[in-house]
Amino acid sequence: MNIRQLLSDKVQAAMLAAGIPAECGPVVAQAKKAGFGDYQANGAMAAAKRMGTNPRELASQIVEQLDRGDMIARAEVAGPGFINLHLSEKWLADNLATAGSDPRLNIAPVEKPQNVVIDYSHPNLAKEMHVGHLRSTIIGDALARLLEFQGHRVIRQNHMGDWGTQFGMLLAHLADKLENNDAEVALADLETFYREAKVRFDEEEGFDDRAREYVVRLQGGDADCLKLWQQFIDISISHSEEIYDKLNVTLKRSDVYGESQYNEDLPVLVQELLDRGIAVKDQGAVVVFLQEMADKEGNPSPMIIQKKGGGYLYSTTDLAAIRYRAGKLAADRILYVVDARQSLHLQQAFTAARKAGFVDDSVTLEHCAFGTMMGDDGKPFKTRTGGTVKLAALLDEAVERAQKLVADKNPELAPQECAEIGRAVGIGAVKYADLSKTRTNDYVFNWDAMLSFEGNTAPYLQYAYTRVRSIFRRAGVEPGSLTGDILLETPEERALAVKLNQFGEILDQVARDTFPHVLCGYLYDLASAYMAFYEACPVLKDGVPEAQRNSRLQLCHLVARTIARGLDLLGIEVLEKM
RNA sequence: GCGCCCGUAGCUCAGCUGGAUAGAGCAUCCGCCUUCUAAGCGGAUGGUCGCAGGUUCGAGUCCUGCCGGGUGCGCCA
Repeated sequence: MNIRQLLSDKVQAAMLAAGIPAECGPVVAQAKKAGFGDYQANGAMAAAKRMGTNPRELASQIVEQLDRGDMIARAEVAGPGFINLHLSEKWLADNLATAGSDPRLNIAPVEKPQNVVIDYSHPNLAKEMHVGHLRSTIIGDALARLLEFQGHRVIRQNHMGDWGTQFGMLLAHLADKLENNDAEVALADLETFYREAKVRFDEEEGFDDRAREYVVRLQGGDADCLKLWQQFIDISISHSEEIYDKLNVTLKRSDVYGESQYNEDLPVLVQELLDRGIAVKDQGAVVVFLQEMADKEGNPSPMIIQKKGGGYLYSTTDLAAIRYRAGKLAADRILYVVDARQSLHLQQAFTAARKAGFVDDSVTLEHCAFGTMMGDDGKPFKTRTGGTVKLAALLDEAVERAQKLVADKNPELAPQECAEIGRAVGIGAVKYADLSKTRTNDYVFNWDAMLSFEGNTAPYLQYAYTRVRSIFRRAGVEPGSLTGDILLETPEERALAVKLNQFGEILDQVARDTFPHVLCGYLYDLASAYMAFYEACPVLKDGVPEAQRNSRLQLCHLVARTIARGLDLLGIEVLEKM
């Protein structure tokens, strides 16, 4: 259910009935302030301006024409021409009852499911996953979960960096290790393996030639060489999978479709673009000149798709990938969860792909850009010694810190419980800290803030959930067995009911705009509304009438389910106890 | 030089298609636990929304110019 959409439709209809042109939108939004109702329609003022009439009078006419149904209890004109809309308590309660008996919480799957390709995570298999892969991985995964829940056919594409010249030195090094039978051991630490290979490449006599030889053999399709490469890739993917498991990320081996998958298509693609005159030879290289992205002087934006030596670039691979996704995968929508710094490259790839006719106009290409993770000093997040922070180490530290906090706060917990809670809280904190910030901005990584258990954090939401669960444990009531009317008598109950009913419109908004922080903000508001309710509305205490107790238990259960669902869509776990 | 992003409370951040008195959290101060987990709740303090113009009934939001920070720009990915 999408309240804002329902109200927009109603107000729009009323505006038409009042003789207002269809181009004038209803401009319905959640009310900015308590006392202005639940929602407000601001469209009357712009419409009056356009029609040259009095905005307050026009607003009154809209209100007169408004079909309130059983949804809107009151609609009143305020200020210069605002229409404040108050939802009916009966309607709110009825919808909560529906949500209560619906596994999907009264959120219907979309009517027209799309094929949505999401390109995210894409680590480089030559190296271990580091913090630079974190944002893409968890933002992309949240979007994948959400769109899937909405009923879209989500196709995850892990565009791993599994190709390129650096694999020459890695394979040469690996071949030597295999000879000594210690390949497994060496590959256990990819970072060290890479460093060793690099050192040999830079310093060891003749090694660089062997590395180059391996590149040629690899690209030439030499069977032995490919076998070696495959072995390296397999182990490397396994390392990534370990991280995905720790992170509670849904990416699987079957989602891996790395750069190497496009190898055979690259010469074909370049030749085709040359034949069609979309690409031209320039200074020995093959270039697509994009007049569509020309600068002020009219100079087209150049995109090199083949080096003068004949080698291909990531721009070539990206074009091949777009064609594959729009064509073979039949995508309606393609999301690229990629660092904001690659904005220009992606715009070029998108523009060139459209120019080449690789994607139909009906297909959207969206760069879900994200900023850089910063340290407390405001500079890119690094280790104390200035090195790259490995993801595995970062996650271990998160769990360690969380476990310590959990043990301090709740000493009665058994060590095993404490460990499990710490794991879920630590990982959740890291993910939520990232997801709750506007993804296009840089954000400051701060252990204390994300683990502080106060404010808009994962632990706060997880705690709200455990508070609900605790009530049910204490009551000894099976949540599914609850019956009876939902009563919205106090301001806290009513506010909570409105929030609960807004889950659907938030999901629609996030699915459309691909900004997960909006969902985080909603969950925080919901949890806050629950905390206020919890303080003001006793559930199990003496003197609470049976009907009220039943009603409140149902509200509690809906809160728990909504928080759990919301956090699940973000890839964050909930706990029975904290 | 050109392009893109950012600049909101001491700090970290919200502010959706322009709308009513710009909101949270942290920090600081004041209250609330023999009663459902106080990892909580209520309240107070704190802002010329980088600066200057413009558009209009109305601008944190749109336009122009500046200042400050980040990032990118033909053969790395």
